[in-house]
Amino acid sequence: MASHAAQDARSTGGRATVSRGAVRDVALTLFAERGYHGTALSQIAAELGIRTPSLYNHMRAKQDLLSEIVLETTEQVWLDYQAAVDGVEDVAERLRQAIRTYALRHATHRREALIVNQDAGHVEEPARSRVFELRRSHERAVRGLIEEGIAIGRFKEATPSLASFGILEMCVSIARWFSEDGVLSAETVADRYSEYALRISGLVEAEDRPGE
Amino acid sequence: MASHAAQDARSTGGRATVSRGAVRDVALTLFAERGYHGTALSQIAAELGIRTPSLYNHMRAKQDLLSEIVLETTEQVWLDYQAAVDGVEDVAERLRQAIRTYALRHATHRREALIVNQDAGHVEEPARSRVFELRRSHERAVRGLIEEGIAIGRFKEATPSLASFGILEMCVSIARWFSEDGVLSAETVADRYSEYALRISGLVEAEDRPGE
DNA sequence: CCTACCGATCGGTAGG
DNA sequence: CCTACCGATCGGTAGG
Repeated sequence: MASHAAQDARSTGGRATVSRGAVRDVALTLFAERGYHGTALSQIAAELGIRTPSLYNHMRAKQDLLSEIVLETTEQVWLDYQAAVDGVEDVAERLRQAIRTYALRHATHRREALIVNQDAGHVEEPARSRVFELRRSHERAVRGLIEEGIAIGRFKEATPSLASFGILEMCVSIARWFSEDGVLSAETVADRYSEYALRISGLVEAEDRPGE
Repeated sequence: MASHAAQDARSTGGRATVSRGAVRDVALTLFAERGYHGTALSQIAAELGIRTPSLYNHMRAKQDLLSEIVLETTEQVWLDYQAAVDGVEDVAERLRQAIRTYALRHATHRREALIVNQDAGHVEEPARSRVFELRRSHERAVRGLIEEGIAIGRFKEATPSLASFGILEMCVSIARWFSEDGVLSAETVADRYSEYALRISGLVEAEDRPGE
């Protein structure tokens, strides 16, 4: 199996020219498919049409490739969350927007999501602590929305921590099967999954709420 | 960090004696923690207090350790499903029992579940095909329950395939955080998650159903 | 159960 | 970007 880059180099008879971004892109694909420890740098190099030592012109170490991917993705999840809930008053709508954004990211950044999910535990310090701190913040924030909704009678749910874990992990699953060529768009999937989040949280329909 | 087995061998001054089951148990723990490719046979041996070549008295190859764990677990999931729904008439109750069993397994067999989730893709043929065939059967069966419930007006859900994927993956998440020492028992967690499955599927409450 | 040892492959460096 | 090469470690075998 030859990559485009490797074919390009052969067909032009010239040496392949590779960028930092190209290395990262191939690493994203292979880490997502085979896992960090299941991917050899020689495979990344082959896909780019170069020899393994040449990779070191574009990176410092294999571990840096992983930790940058995982850290940047996790940071973006947290920023996405904050942007999604910013200025939204109704707590149910805040939860919907938070999960819609999270689900959408898992459809549009599948490889990143799979790597975070499979290999976050293989990230070394100091990135590792930062990654887990960010994930905890995100989970706590989502749980906080559910607890807030319960407190004001908007949601009805006995175990908010179970609900928040379940909701978030449900979204992660999107990265496993979503395809851009499928019948459902990323937006549609994100809409459905954010609806599931409200159902799991026991959203009390307007007509059932007292005083409204 | 020394294992119990390694400590036993040293404290008795004798050679460690290891069984096939002990090898499997350590493999379960380490594969679950570090992944298949992230675990070296030397680490398994060290945990047992023996040298790497001695492992081969209890196994044929590292890959067999993985494929047996993954295949047996996946087969058990399918058997569990069939036992759970057997003889249950109401489709909502069938879904509840199916998901209760699946969730319960993820709380009581955490290591197996994590390995299937992380490393099923690293299982080699012919076990690999069998594993994926079994997983597809299970997913199709759960989706079938949801579709059946929709057809008779018991559930209200626009995208049953999204619902079934989400429900199953939500259960997998249990293996990531469940602890026997936590405040919630495995049974309680399984009850809550099977309730979420019904909510995701849009269970129509009895009082809202026409003709009842 | 062990020691001794195998070829293969790993991530990474030297030097151009 | 390359060739040449490093020490370490991998899964696994031979032979006792």
